[in-house]
Amino acid sequence: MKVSELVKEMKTTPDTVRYYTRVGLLSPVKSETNGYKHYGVDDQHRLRFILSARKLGFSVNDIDQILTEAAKGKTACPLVRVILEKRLEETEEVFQQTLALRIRMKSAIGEWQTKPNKAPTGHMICHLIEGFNASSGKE
Amino acid sequence: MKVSELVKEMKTTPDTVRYYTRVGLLSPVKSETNGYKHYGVDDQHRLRFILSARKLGFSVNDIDQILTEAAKGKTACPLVRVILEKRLEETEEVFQQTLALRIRMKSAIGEWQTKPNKAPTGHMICHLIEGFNASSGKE
DNA sequence: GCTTGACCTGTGTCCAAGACACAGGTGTAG
DNA sequence: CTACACCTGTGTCTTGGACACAGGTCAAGC
Repeated sequence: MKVSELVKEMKTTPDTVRYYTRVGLLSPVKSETNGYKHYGVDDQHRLRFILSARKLGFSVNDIDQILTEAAKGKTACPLVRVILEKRLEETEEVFQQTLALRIRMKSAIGEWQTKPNKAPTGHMICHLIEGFNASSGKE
Repeated sequence: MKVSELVKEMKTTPDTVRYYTRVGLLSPVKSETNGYKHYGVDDQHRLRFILSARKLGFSVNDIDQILTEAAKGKTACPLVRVILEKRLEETEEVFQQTLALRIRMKSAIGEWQTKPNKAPTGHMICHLIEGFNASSGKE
């Protein structure tokens, strides 16, 4: 299979496949005549797995470890459980950060509606940003 | 001021300051004797502004534009309002994505608690990941 | 057979926002 | 004077692809 054929039914892009190939998760053979990379059924299978794992929040590096473990014939399951737990923690952190940022942004936009535009002064670049108090709107 | 002195009261790191310097937001002068970068009061002021803007979700590039506008003596306020509106949209998107991911992860962890570890087979690398149905737990 | 044009390919580079490694400089306590 | 802790600039690395580019492929038309 050529990269575009491999990509066809899976919901992903050629660039993504090429990236996975570059980091060694997929191992196509190079055509003698073309120079084109030829993917086999195992690659298709691995790709499907990679995409599933990515959707669950595993990093590409995580997936590499998991595949390596599985290639030895061992269960990757314990590793998978541990990693996902860790990734969940990180996602929780990102979630909280994003939540807080979103609140700050909305709060700023609201607060700015009653404020005029001003030219910068010697010690004030933008009074909107510098005058915004992140904790406003709290009480 | 040396970089560590500049950093001291602001809540940031030398690496961050060096980065802002590298991209041209700060303009220290190079000491003849040391080679050390010497930051002035204006740099301190700009840094404070940059950090405030970063905390509100502006990208470093955004801030560059805003500073450029302000350097002409014009109001950067309209620009600031427009940019923040756009960044809020993006943050909203990230927020939704992260929220959904978090749910998927938690759902997977829950679902996996009753499942055993299994060795990989010819067409199953990890039955936990491959067997996880993202829409499970919905009905 | 030949050519045109649409699409496809691999390779190389680029992105954000710093973090990290490293070799060397500085400053001070003894 | 030396030992040692800390500080500095420069250069490279990170994630997960996206994008640019020059060239190759393939079917339609003449």
